[in-house]
Amino acid sequence: MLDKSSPLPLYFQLKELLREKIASGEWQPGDMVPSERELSEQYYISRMTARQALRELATEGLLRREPGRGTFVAEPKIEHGLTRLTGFTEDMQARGLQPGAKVIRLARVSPPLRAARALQITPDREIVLLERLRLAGGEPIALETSHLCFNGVLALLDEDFENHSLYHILAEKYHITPARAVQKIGADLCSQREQELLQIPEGAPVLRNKRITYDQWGRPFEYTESAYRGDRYVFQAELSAFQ
Amino acid sequence: MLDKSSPLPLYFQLKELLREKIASGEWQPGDMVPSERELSEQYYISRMTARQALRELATEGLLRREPGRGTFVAEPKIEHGLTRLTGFTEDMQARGLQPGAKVIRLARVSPPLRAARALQITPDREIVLLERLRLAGGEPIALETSHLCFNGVLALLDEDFENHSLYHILAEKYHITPARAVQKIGADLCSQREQELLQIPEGAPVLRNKRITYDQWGRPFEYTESAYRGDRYVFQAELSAFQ
DNA sequence: TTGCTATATTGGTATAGACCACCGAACCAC
DNA sequence: GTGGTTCGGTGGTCTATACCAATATAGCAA
Repeated sequence: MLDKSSPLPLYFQLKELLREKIASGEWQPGDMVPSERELSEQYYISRMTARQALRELATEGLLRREPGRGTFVAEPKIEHGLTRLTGFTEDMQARGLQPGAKVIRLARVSPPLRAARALQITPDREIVLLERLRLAGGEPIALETSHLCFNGVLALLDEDFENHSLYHILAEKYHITPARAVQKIGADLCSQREQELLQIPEGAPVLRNKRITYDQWGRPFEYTESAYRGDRYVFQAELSAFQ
Repeated sequence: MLDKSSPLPLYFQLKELLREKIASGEWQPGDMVPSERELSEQYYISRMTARQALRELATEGLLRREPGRGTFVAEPKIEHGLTRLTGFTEDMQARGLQPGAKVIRLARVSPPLRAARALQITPDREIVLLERLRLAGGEPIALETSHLCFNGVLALLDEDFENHSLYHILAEKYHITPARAVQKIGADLCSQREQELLQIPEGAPVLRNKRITYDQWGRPFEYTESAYRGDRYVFQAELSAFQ
């Protein structure tokens, strides 16, 4: 099973092998995996080598170890949410909801000061403002206001943002790939405008999200302010003590 | 230097010792720390034991290891600070604020159903409930309700949570290190109890956070529900398109 | 000066063996 | 039935040893 002549370390080969068993579904969450001693006999390696593979998979969150009981396949990780950079469209699809968008405003404007600062430009530059009501299953979920700035950004004024994801358009036509983003998430009461557009009661809570998105070269190209309905949306985040 | 008769593992004692040298500034970022072989001779332990201490400190980000060169004190991280798993205390310190806590309730209870599910235990298990009002600069910022469950958790009932961070106590006395956490963050209106404790107006928005924290073996040991003042607190997150 | 080589040191991998605390189940005595 | 004990299995810790690849340095040769 393991190739002792390979340049890849044995514990690494074993990790990949176990990872595959979990990914393929052969081992289900909660199942007990073979003990260190079993693995060492089965693959003709020492217990410490098997141990290293199990230990590292446990710190990665794939396995859960219990002294005196055994090692178990962990509950699956949350794939989406705050750790992976996704747009609203992918986000909703991951939750099994039908995403939609209604363009409220698409215009050439001068950026407000906080957008200019986020995009690292002077306020006299012309940028594209895109305001969309985001839907899931036909219901309004969020109001997104995006400030976009890159070379040739004005061509965006002719795009169709109701039937295509912003990030898809940027990737396919403009070769801009979102690579990194910084978000600030807070709670607030909705404004009157948001109340009407989102069809929520007066004084209802909203999640406010301010995001700066950077492209593959580390340049900021998008600054977006969003208001999500507090009763219909939660952010999910997976945190790690390491890295 | 190390106490071989102590119940604390030798590698753990060595970790604390090295951690102290870094925290005190005796070792500066970039400094080379003694090699595995030096440490094993100096403290009369085997190389593998010294190795375990260095390895774990490296995965925690305090040390940087370079094959063929040595082990060095890592530069303090800035970029990844936003996705790092921290408690309220470290969180506030990172923002330059003086953290504080007022214990509202510390008791032995049966877990509510959603806490039992999060902690992967049956609802008849006894756990420790810790409710704290979290302060920053003397002002109330959040109400935190933690459900704690691990072997010997009841000893927590005698701890002082007003002057010590929960995660510090867990690490130093119980050898439990938070390694991973999953959070759900939403917006809501405050309850009457929260309104009074947080000293905010009626109907004010709060950020609700539900967190499951896993230890170094991947076992859930803490389920915490928090309500943060919407006017004083934002979550920050850094997203990546990769991995 | 430049480039090579030998050497010592470093962390990385791997083995074999030992003892411990903890858990669960089977068993036994009351 | 209840409450112990025993026992086998598990992960956690620790030692001692060995070899490897990468690195830095000192010394030597062109």
